[in-house]
Amino acid sequence: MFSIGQLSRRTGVKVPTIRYYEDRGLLPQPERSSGNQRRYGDQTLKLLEFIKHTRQLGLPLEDVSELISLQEKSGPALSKAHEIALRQRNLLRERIEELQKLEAELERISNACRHPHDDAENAGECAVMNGFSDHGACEHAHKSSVFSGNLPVQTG
Amino acid sequence: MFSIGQLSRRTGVKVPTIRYYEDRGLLPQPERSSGNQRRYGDQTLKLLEFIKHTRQLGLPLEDVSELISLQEKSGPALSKAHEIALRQRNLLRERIEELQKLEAELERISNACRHPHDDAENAGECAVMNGFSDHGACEHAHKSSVFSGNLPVQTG
DNA sequence: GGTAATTGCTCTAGTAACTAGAGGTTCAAG
DNA sequence: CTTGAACCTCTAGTTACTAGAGCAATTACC
Repeated sequence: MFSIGQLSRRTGVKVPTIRYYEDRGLLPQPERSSGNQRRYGDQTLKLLEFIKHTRQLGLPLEDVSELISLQEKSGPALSKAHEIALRQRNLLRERIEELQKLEAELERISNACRHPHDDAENAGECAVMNGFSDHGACEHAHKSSVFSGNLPVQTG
Repeated sequence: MFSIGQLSRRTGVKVPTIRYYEDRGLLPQPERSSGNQRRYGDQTLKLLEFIKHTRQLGLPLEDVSELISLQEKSGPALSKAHEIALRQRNLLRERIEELQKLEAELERISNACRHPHDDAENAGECAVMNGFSDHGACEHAHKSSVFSGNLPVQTG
């Protein structure tokens, strides 16, 4: 039995985040000390590590939730887990391709500016600004939905 | 002079998003019709396309804002634009590497499950769930901050 | 056993970059 | 002149947290 701070230190998940997961129903309501403080056992530790790992893989909490409820089941239910893994992998694959195109474009943009910036002579024509403006110059590497979607951003 | 709906159709930026950009100060307050409806000219169209492009490159609105205010300037101020481009490129580079590692791990996880799922015999041992659980099996490809950071998620 | 520092509690509000909806007004077509 | 689409403002919701207020409990040390 350990406190929320200890659980946090052992897993690397921040204290408010643990409470947030509890709110969201991903973690069960833990036992409490006589003074109403949360007390955890090894089971919750393992569960939290599972959550952490799946989050690092980019799964949204909704999917994580589903995986948790799938953990007790067996048989056909598990194909759902497989599907989640596959879907996430394909998502990553697409995302990587798009990011690579964007990277190439940014490289082009930042390489375009070669003259010294404090040289007032031709600074007004700095190609970086033009590069940002000029969508036509990129080979339509990106569509409108490049950054949209299901890869959650974990802040902190 | 065209309406917000037309501006939206021409740029592919949604109407509420245009209003949001105006609120945030990225777009200037436009002229209004006699009935208080927004009326835009080609200048705003170009500016909105600029914003759209930089957003697709993953720049946060704060940086976009800065680039806009930089557009009138010249000389040393432009090195800031260059810096923004470079920073974003490096960010993308790191992100791509991390995502590639994650993809490899997800591939390993989803390939681990080879047996038919409706075969109740051994379904209980489906390796997908184990894969999600087992962080140790991945070569520490990802740290805690894999998905954190400055690559904004554009929802929609 | 007393006291101070640390950790914990709940609750609210804030973050990015929008999206969705309520409830009402204006515009363009027929 | 009427209808329906598009527009207006404003508020609240989204995801996955983070930060802070104001207070209670626990732990460390003497």
